[in-house]
Amino acid sequence: MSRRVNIADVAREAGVSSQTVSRALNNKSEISAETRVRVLAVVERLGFRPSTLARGLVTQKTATLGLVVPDIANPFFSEIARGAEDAAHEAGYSLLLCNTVEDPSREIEVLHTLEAQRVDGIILCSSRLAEEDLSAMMAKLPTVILVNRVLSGDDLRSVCIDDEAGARCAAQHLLDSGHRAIAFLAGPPASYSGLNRARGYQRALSEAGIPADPDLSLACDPHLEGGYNAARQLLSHRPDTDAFLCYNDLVAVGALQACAAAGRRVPEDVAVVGFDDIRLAGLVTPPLTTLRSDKRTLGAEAVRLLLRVMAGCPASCESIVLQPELIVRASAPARTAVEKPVTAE
Amino acid sequence: MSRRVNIADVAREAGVSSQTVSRALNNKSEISAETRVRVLAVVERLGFRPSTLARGLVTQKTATLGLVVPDIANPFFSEIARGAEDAAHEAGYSLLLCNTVEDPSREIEVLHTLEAQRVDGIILCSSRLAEEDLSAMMAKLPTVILVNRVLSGDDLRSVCIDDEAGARCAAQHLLDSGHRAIAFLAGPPASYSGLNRARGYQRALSEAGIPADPDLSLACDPHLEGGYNAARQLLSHRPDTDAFLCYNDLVAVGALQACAAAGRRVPEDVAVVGFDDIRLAGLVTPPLTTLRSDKRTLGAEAVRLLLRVMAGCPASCESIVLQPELIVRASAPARTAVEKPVTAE
DNA sequence: TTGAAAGCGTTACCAT
DNA sequence: ATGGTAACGCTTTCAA
Repeated sequence: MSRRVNIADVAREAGVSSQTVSRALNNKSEISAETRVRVLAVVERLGFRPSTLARGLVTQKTATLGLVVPDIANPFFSEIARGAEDAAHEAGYSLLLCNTVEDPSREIEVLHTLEAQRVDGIILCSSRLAEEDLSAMMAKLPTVILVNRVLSGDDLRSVCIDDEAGARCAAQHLLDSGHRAIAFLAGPPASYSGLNRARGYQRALSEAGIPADPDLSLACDPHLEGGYNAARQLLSHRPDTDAFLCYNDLVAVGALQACAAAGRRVPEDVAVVGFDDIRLAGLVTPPLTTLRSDKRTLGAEAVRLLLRVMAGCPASCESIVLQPELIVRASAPARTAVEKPVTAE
Repeated sequence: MSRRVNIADVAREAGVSSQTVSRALNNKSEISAETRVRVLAVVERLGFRPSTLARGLVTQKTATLGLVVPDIANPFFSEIARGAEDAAHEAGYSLLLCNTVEDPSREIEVLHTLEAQRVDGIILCSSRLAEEDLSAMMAKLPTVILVNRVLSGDDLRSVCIDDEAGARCAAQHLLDSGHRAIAFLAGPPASYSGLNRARGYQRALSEAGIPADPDLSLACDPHLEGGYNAARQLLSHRPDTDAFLCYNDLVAVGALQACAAAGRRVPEDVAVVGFDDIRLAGLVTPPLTTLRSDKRTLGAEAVRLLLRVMAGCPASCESIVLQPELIVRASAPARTAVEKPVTAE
């Protein structure tokens, strides 16, 4: 079992010093064209792969970024990861993937791991850390970009979906369609995005001169059953409810089923709007009106911002906010109320 | 801007040599308890994180594994990734994530990258490389575990879903329910899992004494439209078709829609069986009978096998084959044909 | 139990 | 344009 070939082997074989090999590999200018060709031929022939460990040790750069997500199996984050990986690969960076499984202590642990790995930067998605812990960590870590969370009064960069604007737009759409008793199925009380969506919902109502009605807002699990239960409850307590704005598409599907179970037609009696535009949204009956956010772009932009900040770009590019797009389908059609055909997916 | 603290700083501060610090960090035995405590206190106070780069350079181990998938945004692979990350984390390993975007040259590229990163092992999912290229690469790389692909006549380890057994089981289920003209919507012609599923389908038929009918097998895109188009075509050319066995759940949903469009009732006129049990499967109308495979376990087992092989375990554990489970829902009920309630998800 | 020195594989710096 | 030497930060080996 032979030793792995290193730069000295290449140098010997090519009859040059290892510095010259290094220059050839790194496209340095101080080397003659013919030497470079000869060296690279030997590199190729021996199948030499320079160790990024050794290189990183001396350059203090690893060309590696950390990606921290609560759960890569969640489509929301796997889309972000895909976008991040695309952008990272394009820039010549590798990605170290860490799941926090929604556990703050695990989050601290993976951040320490990434620090030990000497990643050049970190994309931190939906951090569950308390503001103080997060601030404390960030001070010691390499450049961090926050996704889906902003940290107030700091020089920290973040990339977000504009949940408030999205919810406001959706609520506005429902108002424009003549709905007045619009319920909000709010998702988990501790969710940042849920809070922002609640804000957008309330703002749209107040702008329309409709007084806030606490009975119409209900927290729920962010899954189908959560939506079903919350919607059933609301339909029985407040039979005047004529629309549901939902925390996400699964909750919305639950609301659809609750309407069916309660004998209320969608969209004739009750309109339903989801959030996220997951694949399912276009396939249920009736197809869901929902807010689509481009998670892949979000991930890619996060990496690009990270690389810019790492490169020391001027403060011009501090944060990025992506606008979600309202996808109008049959569960909450536009005012003229013509059912649109299902958008093929 | 202060320099990052290193082992010498800790040593100086603790009044010992850096070797002693190293011993304290690595739980070596040759160190007194009190010295260890004192050293670790300094480590904590200074927030020292040993560089895994430097450590890896000398130990020739990085505690890092490579995970290569075609597309992390595909739920199939993000589930595998989640399982892999769980198992890796449990064993103290980090995961380097690479997407190949179904491009063989990109696959070679990422394998080279992982080699340069000196990962200790690689999980390679659904490799698209030609047998010869793959064999050639494996020889140079660290230990590789293949997921969803086996390489014949080699000492290569793999972890797979038993697609053939799954398809055979599903076909058997349809036969048991009295179906005879069972069509197979085969997915992409080049798909390994598709070929294996075709094999299981044909085997079930031949065991039942039903002659192979090439007209009833049709390749299609692995998406909803692909299933829709293929099913429509089949329903018009072969109106006697009384069941669809589908490459995956999306294709099956397409088949459902095709049946609806052709005025055929499911399951009364035509039964439909999918593959994978994605979330959508239980939510469409009628809910899909499908084969569920535990992708998360698949990923975790791949990592565990990799770690065992890396540890030089005896050949006993060469390959792992996971059996999919038939989930019977309304689109292809059991013979007695009582519609089961939707399994809440 | 502890420490000094060598070395992992590369690039930076300074000569030539 | 090329090479020698030191350095990156750690662990291993050997000596004390």
